[in-house]
Amino acid sequence: MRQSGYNGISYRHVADEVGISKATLHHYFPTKADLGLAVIERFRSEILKIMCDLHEKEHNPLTKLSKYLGVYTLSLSENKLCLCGMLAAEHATLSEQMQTAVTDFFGNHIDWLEIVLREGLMSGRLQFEGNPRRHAKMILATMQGGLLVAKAQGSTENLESLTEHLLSMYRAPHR
Amino acid sequence: MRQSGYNGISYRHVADEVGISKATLHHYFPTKADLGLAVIERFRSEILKIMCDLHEKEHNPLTKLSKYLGVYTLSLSENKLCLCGMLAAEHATLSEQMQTAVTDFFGNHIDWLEIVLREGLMSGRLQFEGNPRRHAKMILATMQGGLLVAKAQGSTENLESLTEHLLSMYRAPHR
DNA sequence: GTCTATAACGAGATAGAC
DNA sequence: GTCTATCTCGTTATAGAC
Repeated sequence: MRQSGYNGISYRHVADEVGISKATLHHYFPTKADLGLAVIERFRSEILKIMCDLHEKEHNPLTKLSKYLGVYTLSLSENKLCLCGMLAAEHATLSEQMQTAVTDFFGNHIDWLEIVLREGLMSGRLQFEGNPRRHAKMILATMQGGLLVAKAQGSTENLESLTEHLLSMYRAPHR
Repeated sequence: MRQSGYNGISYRHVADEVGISKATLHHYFPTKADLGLAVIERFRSEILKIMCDLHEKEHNPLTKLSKYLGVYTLSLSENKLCLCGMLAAEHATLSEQMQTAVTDFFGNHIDWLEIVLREGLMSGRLQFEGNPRRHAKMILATMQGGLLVAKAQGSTENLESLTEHLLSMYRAPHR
């Protein structure tokens, strides 16, 4: 799904990949929407895990932000996109539950980024003007779009450059 | 295609929508990749027309940028996404020709934005630091991602807010 | 639980009449 | 050029044996 999208994969694809029969796959996920939803939720929890870990293990908001942005480049280097960015493009063809899960996923990112931006502002590690939540939304949008455009351009470098550019906009000058 | 994506539409969908038979559609576009390519090229030329018109009719780079950004919100308000943003998500499933067309489409945007940013810098209407092409890439990424996230969030307002935020970052203070 | 077999349907694509 | 009819294949999904 992170290579071909929801409408680009089938029970046959997945069954062959996993090494089971289509029927067995249906046993666990009766409909394709069930399968799709499960994949989203697993992906979402993986990303949530990363974001929680960053909160626990990193105390420098700039480092947190940098590592968050790094996940996108890592993803592209493995020839995978952000599942939810792709599903947003296929939005009209998704079940209601899948649509809701995608919405929630983006909400999680915006919430997390807003916290990091606020921390950065208070600790003086990050520097920017205006509403932190607005900036959080912009960072998310930029990375989601950047990932897709970089994929189309066949260039990981483009995404690294974008990441660095974004980071430089928020990095506070050394005290 | 701008609602459901390339893998979300079929000859049946299109034929019914247009009011012709599937066979007639195949007469003009033998394979689905032919159809897809034609749709991209038409979309690309429509957008190129808009960008050329802006160069001819608007002399204020800030206005050019603002009107360019406005196209995204207009698109979303009609429940349509950017065809090429969607196709980037389906990249792995596209024919080589379609992939190239998508790449070119993004190239056109980056080229156009770079010119506008350079004009803005020289005329003093726009203000920013660093490489104009880098900023062009970031603006494209932000709007492409912003469009998809706004679609998933079901919020045109989010995109308008993002547009205004972006514009405020580049608008030079009044002289 | 996992499989083979198959149903029911829609997909992309073609043949050939008009 | 446009159509009806058809082909072949892949799809989602189910039935039922083991």
